[in-house]
Amino acid sequence: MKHRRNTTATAEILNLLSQSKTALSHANIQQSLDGLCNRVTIYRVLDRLTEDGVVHKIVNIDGVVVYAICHTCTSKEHHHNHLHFSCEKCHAVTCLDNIEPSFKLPKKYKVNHVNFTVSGICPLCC
Amino acid sequence: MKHRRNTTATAEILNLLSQSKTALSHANIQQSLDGLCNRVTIYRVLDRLTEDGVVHKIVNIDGVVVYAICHTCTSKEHHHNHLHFSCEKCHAVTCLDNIEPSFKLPKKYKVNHVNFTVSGICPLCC
DNA sequence: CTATATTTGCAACAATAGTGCAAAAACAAA
DNA sequence: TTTGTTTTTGCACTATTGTTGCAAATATAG
Ligand SMILES: [Mn+2]
Ligand SMILES: [Mn+2]
Ligand SMILES: [Zn+2]
Ligand SMILES: [Zn+2]
Repeated sequence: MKHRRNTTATAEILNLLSQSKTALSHANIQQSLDGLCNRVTIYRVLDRLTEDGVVHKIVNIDGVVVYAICHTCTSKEHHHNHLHFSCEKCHAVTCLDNIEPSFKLPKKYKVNHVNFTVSGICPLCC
Repeated sequence: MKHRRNTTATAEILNLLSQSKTALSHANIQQSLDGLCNRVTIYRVLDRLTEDGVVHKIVNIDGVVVYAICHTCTSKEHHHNHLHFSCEKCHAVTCLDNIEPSFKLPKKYKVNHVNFTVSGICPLCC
């Protein structure tokens, strides 16, 4: 693995994601950082964090990409089978780390990644 | 519901989607139609078909939007809980209409839509 | 055939993401 | 602390995908 440097951009983005109870989009992060770094840097930092398994990337039900800290992953064992809930009212995207949908595929299929997203109204909005 | 007219663009796009065993992207359709109509028209036809519940829109695991004929839907009862498989080799996106992942959410959540996509290697490529 | 509502094409716009490259910054070794 | 190397950053540009306003064309009901 490539050596990573400790920069303010990375530290701040990681800080934001760590503090947040919900997954964050590039736009969310850019707004919060308020000019701390260039928008391209945010893309690149997020790519690196994803590559290193520090965060995971979620393609939301509406196609918007959001990022969230990996809670249950180790650097060797990645495990992103959990459900994501996207609130249609407050637009929060939440990792439901302990809810893992079950399904059975014919074994001719080899599964590498999953993306499970449901949308609706979250407990805070209902 | 608004009245729909029978145009060549709509007929051809519907034909493509009906014939296809896999879900098609706007780009796929544009290529197949080979100039039959403007690219904006394709977007608009797909929007109308989706609105009318003739096709359903799938946000693939990589964020690319694809469309597929609704097989199990009636105009009043829509039901898109099935799994979608996205092959990393041949890039085919397939509706697995009879595979419906099961999951249990705390009942404080109200679910309106779901999107279940898995990627890997399909039976044809393995 | 005519009147009307829908559909289309075009050109322009908008939003989001990716690239090449030179400058800046981080870090390790001296 | 200084130096040398590699990573990271900002900038300007490009790419991709989808949307909009509007006038012209077309489908359909009567
Ligand atoms: Mn998650
Ligand atoms: Mn489907
Ligand atoms: Zn909410
Ligand atoms: Zn395949």
